Amino acid sequence: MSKKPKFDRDKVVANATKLYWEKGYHATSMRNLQDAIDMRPGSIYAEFGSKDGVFKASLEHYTQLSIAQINSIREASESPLVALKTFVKQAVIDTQKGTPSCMCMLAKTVSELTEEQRDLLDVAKQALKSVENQFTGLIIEAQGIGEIDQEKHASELARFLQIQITGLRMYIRTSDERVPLGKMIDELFEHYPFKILESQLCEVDEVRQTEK
Amino acid sequence: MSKKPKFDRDKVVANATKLYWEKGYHATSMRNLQDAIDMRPGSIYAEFGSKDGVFKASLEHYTQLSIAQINSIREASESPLVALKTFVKQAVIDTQKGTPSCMCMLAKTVSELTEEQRDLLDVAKQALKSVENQFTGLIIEAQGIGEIDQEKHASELARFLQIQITGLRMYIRTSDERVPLGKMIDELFEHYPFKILESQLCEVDEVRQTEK
DNA sequence: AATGTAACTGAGCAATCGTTCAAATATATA
DNA sequence: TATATATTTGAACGATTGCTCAGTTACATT
Repeated sequence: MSKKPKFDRDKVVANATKLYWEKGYHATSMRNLQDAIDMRPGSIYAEFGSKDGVFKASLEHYTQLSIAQINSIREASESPLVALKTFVKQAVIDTQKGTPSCMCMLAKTVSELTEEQRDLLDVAKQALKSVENQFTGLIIEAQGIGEIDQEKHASELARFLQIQITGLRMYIRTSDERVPLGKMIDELFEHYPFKILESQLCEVDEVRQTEK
Repeated sequence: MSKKPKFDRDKVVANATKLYWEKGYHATSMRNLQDAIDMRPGSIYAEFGSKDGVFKASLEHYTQLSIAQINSIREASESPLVALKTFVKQAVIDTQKGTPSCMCMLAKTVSELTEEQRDLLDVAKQALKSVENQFTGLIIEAQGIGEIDQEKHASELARFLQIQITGLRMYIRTSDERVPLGKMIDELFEHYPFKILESQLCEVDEVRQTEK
């Protein structure tokens, strides 16, 4: 039943995401979008319905990419805690080269939009919560193998991470000077609240041994 | 030489700030602005020159207000460290009721604008740096009276504070649940990097005594 | 009261906004 | 090759954008 070669939807959404990520929702016009994704208005509206529709598709694309990245890093890492740290470093440091904005697109969107765009705002909020839940998963996994103190609440640690990542990325954007990001992230994981005291480490090891 | 009653510039800029703070730069139209500040286009352009001019005046107004607030809190506080903590709590917790956006207007601006608005972007960046320098001043003062470890770099602690405030305010905006902000801010100041070990506290006291 | 001028007004400009849709095009099927 | 239909095109719509400026108003000075 398919009749035409059609456009490559993935590539189109990727390009739209790039533009929206860089310029934000309001500063991106449909004309900008037409150029960026090489489609004419009629085709865009047939596929996405509206400017908001394209933006929503971009938010979903970005979210899917982020979660896939976390999973990919987890698989390539020796442990869940190492994976977390790798992801943070990637999100904060590597993102400065090659990405349209050093901000997280979801955070940038939540910062920009108001109640006038309730739907899009909720999509972005929910997406950030999904990413946070991925963190929680990794933290629980880390607690399971004694890499993180069992006493701490995994969801609180995940929230802590979100706050640190967002704060750092925003700070980078405000600052022209060079900031010792690697060191700061190392300290995040070496000190409160991820730090495990030596005594606690022993207890955890004992527990793991008795469990087996 | 003055001929007309003229408008109350302070009140006008305050109202403009309120609107820009809520909706952001791009989503605020000159028509919105005209209504908010009760001025007609001709008068606005005579006074501010352009939409950017009004926005710049708003950024400067907001900055001046922020720094005045820090100084005011310092004068009302028993110590510089208490002042810092009070300001953080005010910026993070109290701002949720009564302000146009729970984001910092300067951070929100830096997040939204791109190179296309270089001038405004630089104004916002510089303003954030000014606030950070106020933090640094308070921290140095706190170090002078032994409230904060002298070994730590004041500018690094100030940067740390900026990152925490920004991260927290952004997180609040993304989250619909209630977050234990008071507890989290308390922990900020009780643990790394503001914590002073008991032993260090004694040393500092000794130094202060020998200095006198 | 008459005059000069600083301050304000708002209709309206060109440009751009998000969006529509009749016409053109390209492919699958007959 | 002819027909049917899925897909794309881009001119153009009404609304809105940032902004201008000739005309009006309100006050200080004479």
